[in-house]
Amino acid sequence: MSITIYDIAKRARVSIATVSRVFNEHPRVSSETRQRVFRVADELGYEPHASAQSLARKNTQIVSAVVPMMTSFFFMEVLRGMQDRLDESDYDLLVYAARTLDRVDGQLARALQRGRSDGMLLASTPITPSRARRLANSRRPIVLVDSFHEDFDSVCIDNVRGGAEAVRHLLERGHERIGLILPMVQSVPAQDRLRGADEAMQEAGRTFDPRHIVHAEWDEEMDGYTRLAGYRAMKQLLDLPEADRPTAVFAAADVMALGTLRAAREAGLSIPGDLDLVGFDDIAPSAFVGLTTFRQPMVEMGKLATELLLRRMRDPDAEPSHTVFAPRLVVRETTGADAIALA
Amino acid sequence: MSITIYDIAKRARVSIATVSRVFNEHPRVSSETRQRVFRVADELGYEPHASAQSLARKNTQIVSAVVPMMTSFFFMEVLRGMQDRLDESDYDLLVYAARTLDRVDGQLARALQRGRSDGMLLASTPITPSRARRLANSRRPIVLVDSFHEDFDSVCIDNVRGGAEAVRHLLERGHERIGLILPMVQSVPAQDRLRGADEAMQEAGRTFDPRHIVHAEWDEEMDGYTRLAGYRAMKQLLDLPEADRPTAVFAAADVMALGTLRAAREAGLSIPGDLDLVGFDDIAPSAFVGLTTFRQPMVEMGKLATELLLRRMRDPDAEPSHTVFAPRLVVRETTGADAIALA
DNA sequence: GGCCACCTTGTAAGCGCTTTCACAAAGCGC
DNA sequence: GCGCTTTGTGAAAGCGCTTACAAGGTGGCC
Repeated sequence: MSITIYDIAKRARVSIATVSRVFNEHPRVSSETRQRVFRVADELGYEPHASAQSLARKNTQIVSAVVPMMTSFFFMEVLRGMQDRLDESDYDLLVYAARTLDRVDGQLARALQRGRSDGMLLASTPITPSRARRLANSRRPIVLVDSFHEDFDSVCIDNVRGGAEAVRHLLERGHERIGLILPMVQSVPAQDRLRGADEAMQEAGRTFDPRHIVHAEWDEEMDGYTRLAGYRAMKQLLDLPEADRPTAVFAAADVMALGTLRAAREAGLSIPGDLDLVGFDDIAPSAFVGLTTFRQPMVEMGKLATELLLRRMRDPDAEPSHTVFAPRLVVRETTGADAIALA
Repeated sequence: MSITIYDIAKRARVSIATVSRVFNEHPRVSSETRQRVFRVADELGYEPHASAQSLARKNTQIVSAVVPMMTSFFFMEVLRGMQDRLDESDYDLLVYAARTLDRVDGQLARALQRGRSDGMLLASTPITPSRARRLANSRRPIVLVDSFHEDFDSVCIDNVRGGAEAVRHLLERGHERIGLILPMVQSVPAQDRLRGADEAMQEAGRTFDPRHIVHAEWDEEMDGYTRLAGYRAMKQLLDLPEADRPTAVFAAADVMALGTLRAAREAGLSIPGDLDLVGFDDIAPSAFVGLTTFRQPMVEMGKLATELLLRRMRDPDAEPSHTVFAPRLVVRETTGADAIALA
């Protein structure tokens, strides 16, 4: 069949141990033998067998990433960051992209299977106590991205602050009636953004009109981070009597904001003007449509998470670290910025 | 350490062979033993060790996907299709996303390492003779997506036809001076789209003004499928004397078209009207900005490719199959369609 | 009762590699 | 020349599982 360490041992007149040492850059091999082994290996086209190495070494050189695929723009960027960092290491990436919410736990289980990977990156997944237990029991290095649990390393963004700043930005632009468009109530980041928004309103001595806060409907599969949900939510706001309608909307995610934008345009509103709109995330299309938003440094987050994971794999007993990035306001056309050249 | 087959064998008072049989659903195990083994395994929280299984079975239950990450919207959709199909199988997905062109071969090598995966999906990568040789030598099941080679299964789109139809669409709208914006000349799909475009022009008894054909510059890292490249190309067209300028542009990829759109808007052109624009791919943001384009069924392609791969892994000696999808014209605002409600 | 078939289980030999241990040879200081 | 460490190598025991092959037990049938 295919060439093994035995074949090259025989041909190079050494033991398999020596061949192994050569390939593992063991220092105590004379340079003549090293050369000979390499030469023979080249001739025969030898390549180590990954599973065999994994079994013997008790590690796989694989990292797995579990990501709910629903938020795919976000995911894409985070993944890019992970790849960037991994490219500089000797690890490969096993991707478990859950298409729907109810599949996340299944994917988690697969990703955690013994002998599959050496560590796990887990994105945008709320850590319930039962999940936390399972993760901890797996005794595997784990880093969370876009979610938090005190027992695990995590990399997130300050959603409360982002929500607050979004509202402040709209208040500064003179709006009194501000609408809030949110994914399903269960979403933790969205809860935080809502909390921040509330705080900012209170600071300004105001409160939200309850009719102005619209959540996407609950659905077992999706988390409400969709264009359609944003569209529907805006429709709902548009159904209010004109005098009661918000003059500005903070959509707690860009995907939703894109739908919101569409609904508003269809209704003949001009943006900005009739309606100001702020999103959150700064996914790729947001720049195209000129959406004001809060940037999450997604690539950065993926990169850092991976860095932390690699670190934790080296030192499993370190204290969990928690990094919180600050969202950065990017003002674009939907809150009155001039169109900006494509740099 | 962690529970092995030996532990549960001892506790269930059977041999390890029997335990293995139980977990592999071997028919000849009495149901009492089966139950007992399962019970013990549950109690102890046993889980088979993936690397050990791989080594013993000589297969990994892993499929790898090599994708140049440059075209990330495209990739994202294709990946989604792959995941969809894989979700219904027992395979996991190892993703090798090459950030730059010059890394593709490195990723390829990693993906092909012995004992890493059982088969490979290779996307958007031109198969040079030397690559073809390496792929063939690896004797591994391989399916190509968005590229072609007679020796391997492949799933593509009819780029020639797409290019032709794009130009026909613009000709039908009465345009005489049509511009062509393309990624770097080396891109095979783009060459085909160009060829199709040429044919359509000739059919209509016309030819392209050479000044109207703009390629992105060659770059070792990127393939020119970028917004910036589309932006620059449009700028270049805008530099022509007004009477010579194209009144319509076919950008051979949506990412580029998005940049083109931006450049045109900045120049104060109204679209449609002053300029009609057609893209290619139908990536997610295209719908948001109302770009007329040709849809590649990306999810479908990923799904089918995976299906073919699974099939080939079962039957390695089947004749290579080649599927060509037809691109579908999606008329949107940039060639005069009314804004369409978000369905 | 003897023979055969079938069912269930165990024994043991891998899968291809890493790594410990042991040992011979070589180098060092005195 | 002696004991010492250092260097280079091989033998062999795993890593955790799968899977021939063999064997014991059961029942059916003549």
